[in-house]
Amino acid sequence: MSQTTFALVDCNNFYASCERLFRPDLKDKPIVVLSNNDGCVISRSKEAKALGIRMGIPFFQIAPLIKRYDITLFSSNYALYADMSQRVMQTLGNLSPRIEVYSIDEAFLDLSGTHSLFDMQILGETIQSKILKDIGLSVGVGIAPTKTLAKLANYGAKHYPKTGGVVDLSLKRRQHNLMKITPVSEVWGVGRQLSKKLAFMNIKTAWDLACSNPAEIRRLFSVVLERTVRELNGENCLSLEEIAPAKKQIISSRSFGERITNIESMREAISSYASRASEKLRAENQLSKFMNIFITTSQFNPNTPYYAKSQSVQFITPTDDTRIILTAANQALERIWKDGFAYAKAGIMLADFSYKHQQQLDFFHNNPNSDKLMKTIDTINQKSRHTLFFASQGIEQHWGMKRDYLSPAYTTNWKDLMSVK
DNA sequence: TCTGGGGTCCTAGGACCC
DNA sequence: TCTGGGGTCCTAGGACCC
Repeated sequence: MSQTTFALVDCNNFYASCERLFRPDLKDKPIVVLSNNDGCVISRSKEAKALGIRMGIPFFQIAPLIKRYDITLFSSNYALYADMSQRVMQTLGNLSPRIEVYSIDEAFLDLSGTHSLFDMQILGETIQSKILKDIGLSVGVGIAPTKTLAKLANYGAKHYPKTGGVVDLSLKRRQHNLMKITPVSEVWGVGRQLSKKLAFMNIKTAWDLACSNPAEIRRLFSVVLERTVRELNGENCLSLEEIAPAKKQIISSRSFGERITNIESMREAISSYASRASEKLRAENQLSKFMNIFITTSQFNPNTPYYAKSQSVQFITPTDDTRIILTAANQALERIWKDGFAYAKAGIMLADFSYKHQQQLDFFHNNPNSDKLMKTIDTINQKSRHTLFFASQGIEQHWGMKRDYLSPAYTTNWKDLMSVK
């Protein structure tokens, strides 16, 4: 039986790198990409990291640094990142037939079987240079017999510049060496809480964790961490998932650009989120039976009164019809709305899905046959976003997202196409 | 003044059933 | 006076990921 080999390829500073791709003047300059509403930092160029700007830090806390170090800001531009991501994944797909797109900026490749033909290190470098040449983004590549070890290899590739961004952990000896110098908190699946608990047990490095007793770990923690221990020892517990499993829930929620104090604006917001969630649901070819909406004031400001409430709705017949979901959402809103608060965020969750073509109809159900209308709306909006929308979503949307530093949609909008002088 | 959004999985505990 | 045990389902909460 041949040994499995996974590669984890992930883009360096993905959002910041995407922005810089279209702004060559920003080469070697600090760049920061902000979350929705320009709330906090979610991506930093190497230079911004060097200035000590932490991931997730609220924007206002670093505002003084912006001028001092001439940092360029960007509001997040997901249309751009999603498009760049697709290009990266397509290139990777051409290099390896078996690929799992794990997130917007990383993918696992199954290289099993190829390692008798190629030197893994060279294969990794080939992947790296191909992405750089074709798309202009730099990636790190980690290669190893299990996904968890491939993640670890990738961490090594990023953390140690001498590796050139490619680390091959096919050999046990190399796995052990890297694990011995890697803090356990860097292991995939070990977060802050687990690190703290593990530290009490004197498990401080990835190596310590790999050497612990899996049964004991299961008893004290969970089956998830047990798998991690096994994976660190080269035992495959996680397989490549080429086809994304069906979603179990869909959430559409957002903080507001400015606080909402009247129910009319909240109706617009809830309607917009409900509409967006329904769209996502239809794209999944699923029907939903359960809906939950929530509204909340800021959880950070202790000086303003706090109020948070949610309301669930069960649909008698599973649905994907925006009109039905929208109506239910607004009725639910009436029940939880309270005047006199400054709301900061709201959202909707759809769950309890069934496949559309396996629909169980109610005996008394008169099929509204809304398919055609919804399909038409979706088709038009896919070509040009937000062309058709429901009146209850509002037109002005004063509460909408704050995006003061938005870059053009270079690759997805004709009018934002770059021109060469 | 200003703190993202969208997911998954696991576990413990309660309700309920036989 | 004596008050089982095992199974399932659901939910809330916690932990993790990017």
